[in-house]
Amino acid sequence: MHNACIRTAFGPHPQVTQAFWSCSCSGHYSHAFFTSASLQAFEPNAPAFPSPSAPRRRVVVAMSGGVDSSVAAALLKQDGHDVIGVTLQLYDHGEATRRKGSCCAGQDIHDARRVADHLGIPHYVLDYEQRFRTAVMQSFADSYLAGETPIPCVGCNSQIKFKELLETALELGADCLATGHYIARRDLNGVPQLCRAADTARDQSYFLFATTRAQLARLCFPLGSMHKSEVRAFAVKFALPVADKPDSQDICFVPTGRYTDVIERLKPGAIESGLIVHVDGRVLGRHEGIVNFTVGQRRGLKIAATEPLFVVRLDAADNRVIVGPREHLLKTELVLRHVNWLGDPPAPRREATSSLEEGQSMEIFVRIRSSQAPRSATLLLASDGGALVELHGGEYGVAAGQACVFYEDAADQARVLGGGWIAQARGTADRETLRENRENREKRETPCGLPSIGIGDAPSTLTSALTCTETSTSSRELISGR
RNA sequence: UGGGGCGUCGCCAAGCGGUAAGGCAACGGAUUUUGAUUCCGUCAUUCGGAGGUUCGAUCCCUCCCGCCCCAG
Repeated sequence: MHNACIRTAFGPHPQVTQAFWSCSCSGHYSHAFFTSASLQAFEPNAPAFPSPSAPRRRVVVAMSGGVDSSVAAALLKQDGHDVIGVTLQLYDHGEATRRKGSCCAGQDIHDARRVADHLGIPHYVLDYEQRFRTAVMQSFADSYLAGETPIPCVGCNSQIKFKELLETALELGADCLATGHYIARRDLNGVPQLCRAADTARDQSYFLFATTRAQLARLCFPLGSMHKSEVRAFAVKFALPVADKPDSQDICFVPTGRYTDVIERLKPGAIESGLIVHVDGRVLGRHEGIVNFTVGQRRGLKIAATEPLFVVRLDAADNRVIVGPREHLLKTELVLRHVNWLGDPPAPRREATSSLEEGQSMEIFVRIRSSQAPRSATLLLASDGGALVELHGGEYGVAAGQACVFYEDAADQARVLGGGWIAQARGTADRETLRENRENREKRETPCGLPSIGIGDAPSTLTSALTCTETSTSSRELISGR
């Protein structure tokens, strides 16, 4: 019976026994299945485990039903580890599309089970729908309604896979959790480091910046040193049932391709039409909800002008989409919140610091979107966990809610230092607007300075960025993510 | 009602006698394990309508329709 299987794998545990699960222990694994060639090919890329001295480990593999995690499981099994496949049921597409029997999640779970069967490893399905809905989908909808542009994959990794699933795996006796992410873990002097994947085109470090050091210590990424073509080749060599399965793309919980459908379902009636306003003040048209837009977006505005217009800002308070020419998208300064550090952060600014001391700023490399090479920047860390990033040369189309990920250098396999969520992006055009606004009301209001985060005699560009904000929200609040 | 001007793709707009540029928008595709951007492709057998001149008219002429400005 299945309960016996679960006890064999994990021992009794309330989280598992209460979860919806299935098991596929019937398959028989044959060591002859793996050739010596594949073994040799894998060994140089062997993942770093929490304790390399103990070669055989119990590893839970998060199996999505796709090629990558399937190959990860196969490689670990080949390496002689005690591999347990786990697939998370995160959403129900049947419910989402209101059609019975059309459940892509179900198909993926089925695929994962077939792979586990093929490999002869136990496989369990855990029902994480409720926590996924709360931790990922709800905040996804909230973020869009607040005029931001969320990255649900980051929260799914840090809050679901590397938190809930990892905790469950550890409690159940596993030594570590493995995934099919294209990300490398390298241990330096016994300290695990997160590094960009060897396949820079597939590198997923952008989506993993929120991983904590404690999580990383228990994570394993078998694909970090491989290229996608190698992974596909292994899938064929292992004769995995998913060897020819297309790569997944887009947001996993958006079955229709329109993410606004999900928002409408989670927050009925929250999407409202409003005005499209040019940065010069002209009302140019109407929109069917700010959730349909993101900063930097050009298509879909349905406004014929003499030049291309881009979404410059989303005003959630007034339900307005602010549009303008491309130059208004150039941003040079990012205010970050909830910064996570995997490397060593610079010394934070202390309050009442009278001058900028050496070491308080840090020259780093950052990415503000997943498909981009790291570019140079200067980082200032606030004492309250926020940070300010000065982008050398600026960047177009930076949206609040996106991530800014820190790298040690621009090398292909650079170390990931950490990252934060973009709370606000500012550029030259914003500073001009700020100055005009300030001049218009200087007789009525006093400037909102920021002595509390110890700016002191910071470089002028950074000082000006933190001197005043366009809205009533102070920079201190923004920098701390309030 | 007189006088003047203008009507070219959904919007803007070039062409002013030789067989319809371009921009914007839209649509399709490529790219992409977030949203975008970007790139590629498609998009007026026809120039407000009807006649006329001409080998040939969006371009010249006549009338009609519509809009704008000025004057009553």
